[in-house]
Amino acid sequence: MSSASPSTPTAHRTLAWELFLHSHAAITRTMDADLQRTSGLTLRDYEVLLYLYHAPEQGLRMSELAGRVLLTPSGITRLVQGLEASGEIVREACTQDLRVSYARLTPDGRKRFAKLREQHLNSVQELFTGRYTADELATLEQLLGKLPMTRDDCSCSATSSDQP
Amino acid sequence: MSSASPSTPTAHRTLAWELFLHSHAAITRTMDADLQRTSGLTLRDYEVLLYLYHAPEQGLRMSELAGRVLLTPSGITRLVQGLEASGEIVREACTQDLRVSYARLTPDGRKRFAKLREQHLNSVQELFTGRYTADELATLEQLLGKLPMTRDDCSCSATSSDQP
DNA sequence: TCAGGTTGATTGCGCGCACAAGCACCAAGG
DNA sequence: CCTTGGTGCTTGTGCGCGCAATCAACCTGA
Repeated sequence: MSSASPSTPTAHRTLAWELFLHSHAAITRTMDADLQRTSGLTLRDYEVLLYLYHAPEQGLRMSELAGRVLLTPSGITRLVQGLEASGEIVREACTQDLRVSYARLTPDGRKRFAKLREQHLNSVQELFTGRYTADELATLEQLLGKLPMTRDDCSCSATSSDQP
Repeated sequence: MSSASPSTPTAHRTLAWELFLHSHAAITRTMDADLQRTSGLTLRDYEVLLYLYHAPEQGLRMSELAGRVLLTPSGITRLVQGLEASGEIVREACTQDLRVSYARLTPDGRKRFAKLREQHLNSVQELFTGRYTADELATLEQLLGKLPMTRDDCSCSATSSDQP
């Protein structure tokens, strides 16, 4: 609404945005299908396991996990239930606060994930990073870093008209 | 598998990839919520309408639409059914080939979409393009252009081991 | 002309996820 | 001690979408 020039240089240049959308769709679908075929897991399952892989001893709490993978609490609950049922992770109530529960990898889950990770990194290499030189990758990191990474980052003025 | 150097320059540099995933999730969720609140439509609904907005007189066939928004035929069918039910578009069988049906905007749908488009372009500007200079945007277009845009683009070697 | 194969589009089904409601638990104040 | 409010997680419900099966229409060759 800050009027000024009605057509700034980038006003209707949506090519990058379209490329962004389409490449994301193509890549994640492929990875998801790949992952599912070789391990029965989804890309989000993978992401959760990845965080647990790098997590401290006791694991990560559900809400922490939900925040990291941008899933709602309910979403994380079902996902973790599935992962627990397949033996990748276990849950344990926090002794300090019985409301919270921690999820962490089982030894077997950790082993399996290590293998899966190798495989998946190859996919990422294949479909994403491998398409760039080191310099290009640095540029891309810098550019993508300007984008919002959480929904809070987005709230600045998406609907600026009714926020006191 | 192809041993050689176990750590190529970009081997485990997944920062860009993670930024890519997270920014996509954050942005599309925000836009989706925004769109839904102001119009009841999803981002994919919007995308379909956008293509129809720029489509020739008779509209676009279902399969064409499906291909453009990276949805399966079944997905496009339900989506179009919804849009038809809400009066944005109409479908019409092709007289040359009765298997195909064309979807096109209704006059009302076109009017409404024009308004919605303005609004949405503001969101894109806000959350994506507006964060870059014209030069940066050009760079980003060039870089994203290297990524696969369809699942076919991905098939080069994702699972090269069991294909005759 | 008509059988067999191909293509465009639509349903049956299952799954993942958001939203809202609900439950268990903690922390303060009376 | 017992409320009262806030927090972490889980369940009920509905929806979007992919997959597989199916149907209708279109070719092609004999």
